[in-house]
Amino acid sequence: MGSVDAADLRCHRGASAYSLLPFLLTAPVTEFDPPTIAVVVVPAPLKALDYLLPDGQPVAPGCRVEVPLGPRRVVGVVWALKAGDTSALKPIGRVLDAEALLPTSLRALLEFAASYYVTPIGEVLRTALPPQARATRAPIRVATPAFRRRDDAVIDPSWLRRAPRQLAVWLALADGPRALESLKRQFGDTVSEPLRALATRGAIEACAAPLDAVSRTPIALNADQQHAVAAIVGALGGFQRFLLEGITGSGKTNVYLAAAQAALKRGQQVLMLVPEIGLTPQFLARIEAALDAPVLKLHSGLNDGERQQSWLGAAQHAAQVLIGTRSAVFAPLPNLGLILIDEEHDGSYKQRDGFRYHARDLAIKRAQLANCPIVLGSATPSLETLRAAELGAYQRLRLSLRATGAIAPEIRVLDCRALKLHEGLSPPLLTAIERVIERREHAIVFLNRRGFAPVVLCHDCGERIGCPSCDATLTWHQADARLRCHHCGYACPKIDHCPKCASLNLLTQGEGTERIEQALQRSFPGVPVVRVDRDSTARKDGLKRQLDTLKDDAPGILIGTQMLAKGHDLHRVTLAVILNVDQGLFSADFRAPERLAQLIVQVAGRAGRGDRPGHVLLQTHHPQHPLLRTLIERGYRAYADGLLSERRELGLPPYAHHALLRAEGRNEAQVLEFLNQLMSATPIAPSVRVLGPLPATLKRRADLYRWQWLLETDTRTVLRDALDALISNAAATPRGVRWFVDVDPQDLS
DNA sequence: AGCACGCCGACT
DNA sequence: GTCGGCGTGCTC
Repeated sequence: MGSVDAADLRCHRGASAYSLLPFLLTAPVTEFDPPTIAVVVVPAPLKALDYLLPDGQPVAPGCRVEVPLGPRRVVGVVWALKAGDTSALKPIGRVLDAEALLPTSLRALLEFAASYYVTPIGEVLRTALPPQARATRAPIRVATPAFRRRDDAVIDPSWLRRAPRQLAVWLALADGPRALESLKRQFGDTVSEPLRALATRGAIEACAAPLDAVSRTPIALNADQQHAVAAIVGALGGFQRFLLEGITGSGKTNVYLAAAQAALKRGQQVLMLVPEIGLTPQFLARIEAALDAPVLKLHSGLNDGERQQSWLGAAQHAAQVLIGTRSAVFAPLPNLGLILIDEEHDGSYKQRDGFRYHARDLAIKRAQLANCPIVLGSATPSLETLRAAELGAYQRLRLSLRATGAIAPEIRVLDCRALKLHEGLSPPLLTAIERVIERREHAIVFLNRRGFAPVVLCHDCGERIGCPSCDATLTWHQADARLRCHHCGYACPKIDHCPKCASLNLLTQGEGTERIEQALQRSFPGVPVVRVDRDSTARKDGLKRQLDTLKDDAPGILIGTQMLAKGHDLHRVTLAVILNVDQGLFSADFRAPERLAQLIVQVAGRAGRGDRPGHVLLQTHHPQHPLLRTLIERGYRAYADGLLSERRELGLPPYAHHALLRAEGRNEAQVLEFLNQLMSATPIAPSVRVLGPLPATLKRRADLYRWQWLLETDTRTVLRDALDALISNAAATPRGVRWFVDVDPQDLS
């Protein structure tokens, strides 16, 4: 390989020299020379770097090493070994791992991600490695998977008699080794203290997790579920994609569990991805109870130590389950045998800043690289997935509701045209809630707008009070008497006169969750009203405490944003109301109708579980809207088919592929000049449709002007080529301008 | 990402 | 006269 061009190395913030000579995806031709060079990836926005391999010291690819990088020493991962000119190379330093920490299939995935999302491989590695694995100092402490009695243990009964917890643990180990996770489930997290004491006295020792800890308790399955499980289990050991369709209550989780058991019994690892908000304690408890196997967790709520423990636990070859959110797709699972993705349509799988990857899409690639099946579960599959299924990429598995005996809730539109609205609530809506209260049941009201009112308006001059840093109005929050911008951090105390005409005649306009909460409290005095949104649940455990105020045998009302649609078991809810349906029907975002239907179906799943039938009411000014009619009369599948043919006609995803070239900066002219100059200076194939410059939905946000070009193609390779060309052309970014590429953007905002 | 090198304001 | 602001450049 020749010398590296300096321009090749230069990296501007968001994107650029994304590397990379693919090492793993396209295996290099046979090398006859012994390797002298280690190709190392460091967790910084850089391409792979070459280091001198000290002879006589073999290093396996996938191991971490300490390497000099400029003036400092950092931890990197050996990606590959090769032969070549070693002059001007610095030598690698300490080797930190005896065995590969990142399995080959994971390194191949990271390489794929770097190329697909035109991101430097080092930045991809940075998101994949937990902070402690990147530290030079802290030695990696291997998680202790299990404990057993020592054969040579000498027990003094009088000692154990005075230590009841140690005695209990000692007795629990009578039948052989027990996984730490299993002991924690039995004795609580503090079991580590008696364990440490027993180990110090030489009574017990750490050992590998026993495979026979896997539960043999069969999971009860109905006919649909059995069929689905049989198909998935039959595919273990090879790459195959499944789409598991079934609404809430149809028993998707049991299918996941039974399939996971089968993979565990083969001695393999299972990766389960869940949306950010879906990883509730109830859900975890259910999984752990059903699978008596180590269940590792990886999500944003963990501290560094816990994260490290799960991550390292996953790196071990023991059969186990890892449940995590988006970034868990990068967990090291050397023995991966099955991937499960719950609620695959959920938007939280797409990272929205920095390295903008889609965990679902990468999980599919990972399954292919690990040669294992992947199951995408959803009641409302994304149009991308439905289109791929149409093309035969997926084996479809359907769960019908009937089989579980639950009753499908009825969805109805509530025509609020010409009706007098009380704080956005129509009289028939209040009547419906009143009936629920009379029956001592619960109602749930959705509105995806927090605060009291989204607009404060001057009644005399028409001025709307705006954010000083954004093109947006300030939202009035009554709870803490402040005006807040929902797009930046700005907040200010109550304003009593118009900033433009000094009039004292200010009005709040529109409704947020706080206002609805207040209106419901007034309409139904004595009935508990619980608000669930980002503001009300800011403090820890706030949500749980609030939900506890609703009693099973007493009426109650919940009001909240999308947060309320997922996770928590609201078994007493028999009426669900969606207030801002029209917003989803008439949004400028072409994905809004898809998301609206997903919300409606999800909410329907929350209403009337078990023996009580549920109702869903959609308050709208457009009761005859064809989209609503299709969804209600013919269901999500017909609705999705309609949206798909619309997208096909308009040439929108999934029938085309999108990428955005975005730039932002304080000086709008400079931002535009940069974007337009880059676009005109870059030769782009005529098969790439380019559209721009387009202002972002909020043109100015947090004092930054944001503009973008949209690139649209029919084939991914063409899109990739165009993005590569743009990146290699953008060497000189003017100061004050930041730019980046968003591949498969979820919104054009 | 870090971290050094490099030219312009208020202070031991 | 120095300490230090963060703008620009570089990392095998």
